[in-house]
Amino acid sequence: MTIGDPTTARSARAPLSRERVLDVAAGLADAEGLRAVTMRRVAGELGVEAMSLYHHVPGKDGLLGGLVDLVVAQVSDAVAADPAARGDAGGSGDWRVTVRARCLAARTVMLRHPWAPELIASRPTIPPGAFVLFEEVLGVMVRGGCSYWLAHKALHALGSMVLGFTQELFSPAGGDDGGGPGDAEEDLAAMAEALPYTTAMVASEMHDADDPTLGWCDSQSEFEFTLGLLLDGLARADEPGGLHRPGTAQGS
Amino acid sequence: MTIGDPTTARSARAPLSRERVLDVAAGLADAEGLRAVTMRRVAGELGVEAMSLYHHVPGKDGLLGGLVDLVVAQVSDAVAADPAARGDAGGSGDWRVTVRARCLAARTVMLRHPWAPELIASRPTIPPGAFVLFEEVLGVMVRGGCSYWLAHKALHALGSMVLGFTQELFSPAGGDDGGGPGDAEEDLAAMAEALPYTTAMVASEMHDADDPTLGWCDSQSEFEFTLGLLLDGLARADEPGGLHRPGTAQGS
DNA sequence: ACCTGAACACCGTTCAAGT
DNA sequence: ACCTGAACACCGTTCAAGT
Repeated sequence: MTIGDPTTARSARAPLSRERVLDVAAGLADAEGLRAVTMRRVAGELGVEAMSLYHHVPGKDGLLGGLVDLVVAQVSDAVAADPAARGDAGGSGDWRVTVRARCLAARTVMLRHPWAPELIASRPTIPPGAFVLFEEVLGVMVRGGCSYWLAHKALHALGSMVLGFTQELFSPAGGDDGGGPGDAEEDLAAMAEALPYTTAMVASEMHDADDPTLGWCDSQSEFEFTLGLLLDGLARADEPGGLHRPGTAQGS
Repeated sequence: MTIGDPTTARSARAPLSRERVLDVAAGLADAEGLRAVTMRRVAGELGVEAMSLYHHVPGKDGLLGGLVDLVVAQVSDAVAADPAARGDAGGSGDWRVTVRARCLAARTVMLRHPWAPELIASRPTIPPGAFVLFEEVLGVMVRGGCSYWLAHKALHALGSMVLGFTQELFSPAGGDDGGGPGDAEEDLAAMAEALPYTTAMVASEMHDADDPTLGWCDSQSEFEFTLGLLLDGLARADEPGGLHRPGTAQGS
């Protein structure tokens, strides 16, 4: 109970504002997951009654919307803080290095707030701030020589990657140690029989782990690999020989 | 209130089972979204009291887990019903056509249940049935000549695509007709100024819509395009000249 | 065995009331 | 203006009780 004790709540005595409400809500989600973000709980963290929140946030749904805006703003900040993502690393640069840096910046924010993709998926509309990010990517690509046709495709593909790549496929065990149905060795043998290819793959990947690429790094290298694959594929698709769209050259 | 009236509920008089509970819950989610899936609400649809559900499902969390299993099972069914996805379209086939068919099959299920990606993202663990699907993809790829290294990458990339591609980026308006702040033409002008590239892209894409590719089809063509990009990129990465992994050839 | 009613602890939200 | 207490309608879940 490191976050909910009265001392912490009392130390957070300040004028109370929309920003403070959202910050506390985000911290709560970071620490205990989205389900812990409750009007009464957030208020408790602020040393205040639940109904006080309604003066700074338009209800629970508005609070969740504010959390999404906060995440989008953090992506904007991360992009602004990275020269490569801003695109001023050199005038003659490939659009791919800029877009790549932007995707990596967005991903760091998603890793900081693992609840963000789930929350964004649960919302009915795309947050306004996201359109600004899309606009910037479009600008980088079009000025870099891409067609609108390709840039549109890129937004879909990259957006789905940034939002979908948080989940770990094969996390080490399922927290099943201690209460399992018996021998771990036995379970492994059963899995080897039921899922032979999966077992072989896990063994193969573990064997190759000479350098210390654990947890975050593993998923990170998958992400960067796929990102590179997509960017190169996109660049190739927009070339004369590529699978260009049926229409004319540029747009409008 | 087409789904909740007593007649419908009464017509659903049958022995009540785990399967019936999950089917009704899925139908409720299809019709009114995940938030409508409530123990009391599901019970009401079945013409029964909320507490009766506990005899067939281990609580709300178990019900949600059952919904995930149901979606996974539907993907398995869709795969089994498609000869191309089963891989028996011909012995000499490219692994890409099989994997592609499997991804398309999975996507049709996601389109049928738009709440599925959000639900899956909200769960702490990967459903057991999903590992069987992964295993099958692994088998197709490895028998097709891919390394485990590449197949692992493919699972990440394709999984994130299937789960992340449901959201529409630029849905026609935001349901803002009628109560907006004024002229639609004025709004468009404001957007053209704030988001020039986005405006140009939308105009360009609308201009090219000669053939009747609306709604579902648009998003579908983006999905298929990205899918093709990924599959071709993956195939290229595993070739001798590609960006192969640092280790040795195969695995283990 | 399967289903139920009452009850408990929680949730978002309204509203009249305080300061 | 900002915050509060009581209240309302909902939620998941427990438990003793019905059949």
